[in-house]
Amino acid sequence: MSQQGLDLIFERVLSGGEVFRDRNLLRHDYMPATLPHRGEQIRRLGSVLAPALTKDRVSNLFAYGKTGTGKTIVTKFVLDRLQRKAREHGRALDTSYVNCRLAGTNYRVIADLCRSLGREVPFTGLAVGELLDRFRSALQSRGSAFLVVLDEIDALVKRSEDDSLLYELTRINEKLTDGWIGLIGISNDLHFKDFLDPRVLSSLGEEEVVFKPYTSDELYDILKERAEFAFRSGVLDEGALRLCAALAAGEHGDARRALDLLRVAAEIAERSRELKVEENHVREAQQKVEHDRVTEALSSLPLHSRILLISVMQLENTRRESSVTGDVYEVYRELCAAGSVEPLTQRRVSGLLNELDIMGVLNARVVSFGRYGRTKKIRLGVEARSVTASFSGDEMVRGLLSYAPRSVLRHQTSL
DNA sequence: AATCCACAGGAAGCCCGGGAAC
DNA sequence: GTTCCCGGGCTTCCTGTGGATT
Repeated sequence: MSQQGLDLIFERVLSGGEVFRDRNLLRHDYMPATLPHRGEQIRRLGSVLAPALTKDRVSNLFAYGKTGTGKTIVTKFVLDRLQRKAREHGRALDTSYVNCRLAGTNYRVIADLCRSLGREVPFTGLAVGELLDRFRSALQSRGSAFLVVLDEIDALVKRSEDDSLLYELTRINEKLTDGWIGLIGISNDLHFKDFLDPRVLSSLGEEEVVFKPYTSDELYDILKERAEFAFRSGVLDEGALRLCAALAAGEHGDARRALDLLRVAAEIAERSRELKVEENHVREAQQKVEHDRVTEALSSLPLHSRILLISVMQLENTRRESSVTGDVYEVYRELCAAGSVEPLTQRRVSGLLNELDIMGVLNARVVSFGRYGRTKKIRLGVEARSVTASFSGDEMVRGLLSYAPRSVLRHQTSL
């Protein structure tokens, strides 16, 4: 590309481009002034949390619904308004938002909470109990209302099976003479409640708010509202908008997905210098979004998962059927030997296969062959060439991509 | 009805690297 | 320094199981 060409691109962006007026409006963490089709949830949350304004303790609250149904944004929205109101009237009200999955562990969640109360704590090294004590004393000395949002709270429970942190948090008010905390748990796993300690559940679930998936029409409204200010007028084709809504509704009524589609479609149109965003751009965007997801997933895989994935791919190459755990493990060992890597145990490999399944890189499902045992049938969940493309830059496994496994294959199966 | 395969997947515990407290 | 704790990745050992075969 010529230097003038590059300059032109920069200029174009500086002038706002011909498509976007403000692309930030299409980011899913953008907080719009209104949230269409979520009035009911907003009112529910608002009425449950309102007592916090008068320093009265509020009921704990549990919000659930699938990804992209607005749980997080509605909660943030309500808390934001609540806090504004509190400030207006000079009331003390603290809030904190923690994403449990991103935080990852009990320790880091509680450490985050301490910090948001202005209590600095080391990011590791202390006993969790010690942290809880510090948290408690911070609350006590502050003596105010403290609303805590625990987003993706299911990650906290499933991982360790140890819900003692949640238990402690729900009990914490009992030991406070001054100040209290209110918990707002958010989960996109509907039956995560089943794993919960009943004592925790009864406390956390004092109130429940359900977020249903958006319908295609509702998604349309959401997109429409944002698009109005995100795009220059006349740029966005009505059909393209409808298609974004319909595609996302087909997923899980996922607003996040809808916004991504629209943004990417517009970027594609912009890059190809077209002045209108149309349906073909949306379709292209859908492929790109999917492709990006896969590339992203593949590029972050650790060594043994990569070898496993290659094993599955090799098996699929040498015969057309899906493979079972034993076969995959055999090929895996062979590849490890070829690459001078110490192989993991089958137990561990089984776990890794499950992880890859959850990521969508593999499809694994448990089947029984009666007399011939119970196992998992495993297929590649992405295209083989994506794997090849993604791993060919990896020194460690590049050689294995063309390695032909000689392992024996067992019973012929079909899925 | 009993057997038995080829694993699934739970439980416990090891080891390591991180760090705090004393 | 020593001693403590935490979490992640792993192994070892184990019990459980759907359904074809006996």
